Amino acid sequence: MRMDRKPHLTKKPADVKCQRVDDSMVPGLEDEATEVEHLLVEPQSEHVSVDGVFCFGKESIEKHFKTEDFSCAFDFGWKIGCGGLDSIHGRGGDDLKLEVLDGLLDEVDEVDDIHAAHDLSSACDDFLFDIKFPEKFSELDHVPHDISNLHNSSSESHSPGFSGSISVEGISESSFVIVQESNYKNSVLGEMVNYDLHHTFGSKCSCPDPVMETGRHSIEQDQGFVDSDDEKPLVSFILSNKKVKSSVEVRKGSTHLRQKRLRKPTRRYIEELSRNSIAGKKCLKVEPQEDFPQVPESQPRRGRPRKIVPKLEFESDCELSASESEEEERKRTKTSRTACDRRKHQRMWTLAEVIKLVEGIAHYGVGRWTDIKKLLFASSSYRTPVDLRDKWRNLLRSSSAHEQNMGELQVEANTKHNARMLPKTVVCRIRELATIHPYPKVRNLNFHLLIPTFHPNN
DNA sequence: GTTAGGG
DNA sequence: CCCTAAC
Repeated sequence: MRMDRKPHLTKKPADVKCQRVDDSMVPGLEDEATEVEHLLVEPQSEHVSVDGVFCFGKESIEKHFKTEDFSCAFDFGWKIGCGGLDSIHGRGGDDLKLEVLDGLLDEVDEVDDIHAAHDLSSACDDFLFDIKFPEKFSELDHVPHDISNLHNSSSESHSPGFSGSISVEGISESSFVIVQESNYKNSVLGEMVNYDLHHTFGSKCSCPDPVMETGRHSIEQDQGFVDSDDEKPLVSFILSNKKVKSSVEVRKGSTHLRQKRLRKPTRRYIEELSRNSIAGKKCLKVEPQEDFPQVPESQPRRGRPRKIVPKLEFESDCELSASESEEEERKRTKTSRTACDRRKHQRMWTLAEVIKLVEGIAHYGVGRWTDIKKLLFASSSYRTPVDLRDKWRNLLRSSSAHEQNMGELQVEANTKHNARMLPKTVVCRIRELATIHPYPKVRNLNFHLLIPTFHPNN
């Protein structure tokens, strides 16, 4: 394998970029993978070309680090380097390789489109931007807690060194092999890099998350969350980018969770939608990025009721355009959201995001949401610290439910309640972190502290 | 400005 | 996801 690929290496690294665009995608990918493999095999001689290919600036101090990070990225992203390494060490990587290549060929079409559609330089920039936080991550990378709960389905088949990056953090439910801490960290880094590669390349590589890929036999088929986790966010991403009005239709069918918010596109909604399509051009300033702005405001909210709801006159006032009326209502309710409405549309949490969140909590503990956001979710502007906290809250809830249900052997009911299951390992880690960093209940404590002041003795 | 808690 | 109160 290695020798076969050697001749390809004569191609200059600087050509890789061009090949990705000019050539058909399959050879381009092969060459790319070859480069990666080469990097893996002879890292000391390839540092320069890594920088050249990916436009890394000279400001990088730890090139060695970068090379490793890249190996992570490519191992996860395209997996071919993985096969190469495995074959080098002569330990059953062939099966994996074949699977990977099959998957790769399946992905070629989509990847090709993406590459063609993207300006490569900008993609590079994005890549650079995204690649930074894993470095930072590794700088403060001491994971204070026991991470040995993470299991590796195939750790024995990998060599040390790069193997950490290759051995995707285990999802296998069958074999529980303890992963060394360093390996795990590498895997997380690589995974995050890969996650951002998804973003950089349009998040449509259709290559599933690395975790899922390794655990494909166990997770994808058994629990079937891949579709709901990875595809739906993509759909919403694409739709929101295109500002397709009809996104409602797509979103409606996406998950059960969303149905709560999006159900009942009532007649009034349809009316307002049509009105908005006319008036929206006048009032572009208001909510330029709203896909379907009217629903949440004009319909009874799911959450806490607004303080003032004088809706009758509003409803009868058909002269107002939708956006105008919305603004009117805002004035009335005096909630006065900022000019650019902060309300976002739901964006499904991908498994990679969840893992990033979990890792962030492992580093910072619970409560430092802004730190976690700045460090790990810097590139995803749609995740606010509050979102992270909410997600963690939900994760705690679902993981505890998972625990209980497992005790009662009610897996079926479990999947029913938690429509979007998490891999067992992630759930384990969440529970582990939950014990280490208990979710704060400060106010209750204060409340209890206040009670004793009411001593009957005094 | 950030976080906790409730919806 | 959104809102509000508390810090």
